[in-house]
Amino acid sequence: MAAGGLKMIQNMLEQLPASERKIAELILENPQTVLNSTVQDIGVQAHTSGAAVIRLCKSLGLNGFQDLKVRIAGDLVKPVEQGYRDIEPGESFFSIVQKTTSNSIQSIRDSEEMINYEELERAVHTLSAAQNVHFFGIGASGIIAKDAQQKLLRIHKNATAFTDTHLVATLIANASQEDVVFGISHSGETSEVIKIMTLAKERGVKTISLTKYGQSSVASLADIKLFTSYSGEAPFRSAATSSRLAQLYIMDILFLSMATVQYEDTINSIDKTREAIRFIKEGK
Amino acid sequence: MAAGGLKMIQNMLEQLPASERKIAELILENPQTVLNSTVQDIGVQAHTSGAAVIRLCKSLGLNGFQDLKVRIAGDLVKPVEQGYRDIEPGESFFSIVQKTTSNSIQSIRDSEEMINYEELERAVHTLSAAQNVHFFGIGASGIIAKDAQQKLLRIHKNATAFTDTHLVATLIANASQEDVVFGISHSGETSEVIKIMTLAKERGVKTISLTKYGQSSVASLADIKLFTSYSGEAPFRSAATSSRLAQLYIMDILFLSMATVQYEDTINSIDKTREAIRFIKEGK
DNA sequence: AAAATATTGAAATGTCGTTTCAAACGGAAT
DNA sequence: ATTCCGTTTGAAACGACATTTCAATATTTT
Repeated sequence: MAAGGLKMIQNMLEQLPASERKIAELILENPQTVLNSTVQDIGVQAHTSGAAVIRLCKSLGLNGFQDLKVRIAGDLVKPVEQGYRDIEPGESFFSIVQKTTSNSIQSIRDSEEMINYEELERAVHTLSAAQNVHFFGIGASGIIAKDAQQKLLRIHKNATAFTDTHLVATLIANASQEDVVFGISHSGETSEVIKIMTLAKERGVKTISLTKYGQSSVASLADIKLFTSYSGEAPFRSAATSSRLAQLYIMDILFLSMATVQYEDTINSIDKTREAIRFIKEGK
Repeated sequence: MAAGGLKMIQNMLEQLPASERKIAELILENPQTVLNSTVQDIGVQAHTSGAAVIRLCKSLGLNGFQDLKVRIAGDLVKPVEQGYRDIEPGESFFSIVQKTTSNSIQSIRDSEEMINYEELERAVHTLSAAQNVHFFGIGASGIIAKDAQQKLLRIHKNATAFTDTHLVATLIANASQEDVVFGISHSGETSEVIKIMTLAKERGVKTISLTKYGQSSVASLADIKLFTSYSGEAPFRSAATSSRLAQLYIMDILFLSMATVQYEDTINSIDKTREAIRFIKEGK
């Protein structure tokens, strides 16, 4: 059908004359070039001519360059590899995308494996029973907090997500026993989050944490601990990419679980929310 | 890069004019044809013209027939994928997790397939060259905007992410030609975003959009269009789960690409940022 | 009904894959 | 070494086919 182009080239490599071999090697190193370049381009890139490219196609037993293109396209749809891979300088767009995809998927898979179902269930019930949920995170985790708040508001569960430590401290000082403080910190060592969690614990308010897997100050302060997978982050990724996806993923699960637990209620809320938004937008 | 052509066609099918739709249906029925036929051939087989085939490619956001060929070739090798699965009432925690995982991964995979590398490259260069980047989104997309802003600030690229339409309007009214407005809207029809994009266009400010795949007001207002995969969203998911993951994923790719383009600079910035944060935290 | 807009395919155009061919090369025979 | 013969090579000519243009037609709007 439509693949095996690379394998063909590999098998043929030794039997090829110099000019064609140059092309072949170029393609093996950088297969997606074939998809975006013209025959002449490739010829030049391999320090030979376009004619050699065509001859290579013929040598492989293909009908022409279009044929090769199609087969290589097929080869490139390989299942994404496992494991985290860091991005190097001077990397091609194609390869950045491949690696980001693979890393993103990996972090979700890994986080799935980390899930402790008993803990998850307790979290869902605690949140469902709560009067108010106070999400708190700083920086990238602050954004996750905002997102979580939005979700809960949609199913008419009161939620806050401020980033001002003092403000949140006041909030917790006045919180009821039915409130829940939800601390988010990838490292688990963000000092602001630690302070807030400590305060909540002192006040006897229930606490939930979301951190990377492992022992951390924030997690140890929490009644219920939720985790995302930890992956040794290299310089680039430390600007928080996959970790955030995983945090969102866990939040999704929490939200969907809560929603499922009270399906009917939720459906109605979402409908009401939609109506409210439509009302504001269209004034009718 | 090499797949998703069929999905693109499926998503676009309804928005296509008659002649293009005939082509689209022919391809969906018999994708293999695309690989062995010329544009004219296909035109005739679908009882229309070759020009319509090219128009279809353009309508799909592709650069031409070659692009379509390559993407369909990719689709044909791929094992049939499992689609999105909605969450039912009374579902077990385990099964909610399974479905969320599978949906999350699917939306990332699908979004990868939608990527137009030339458009991506243009986006990266435009952003890299920009003096200021103004992200704008409402609701869940507003959070993506905030996240993107944080990321750019980390590599000392000026960025804003306000949700107040009037404020942003003022900002754009005073923007320079070196600024970029980045509109985020899953549906592509959020009125506030449309207004801001229109304003930017009038003012001659460059625009980039991030929407679900397909024709939409926001996308058509943008100089550079980026897409996440579209999936018919069921009630629960419409509370925006997978779509947001996909948006973040695309943003990650943009960020990592920008970072790679200017590796040295970035490394320094990230280090400086770390130091700045440490300074604030520990006062030393 | 008229005007404006969108859609359509035939023909013109231009890009790019493919073929041709003369020159260069390499090895074997003289 | 020199000549001969088969192979390899890239520049340029060629031709196929993707793409654009445009005038005609259909569709929607006013």
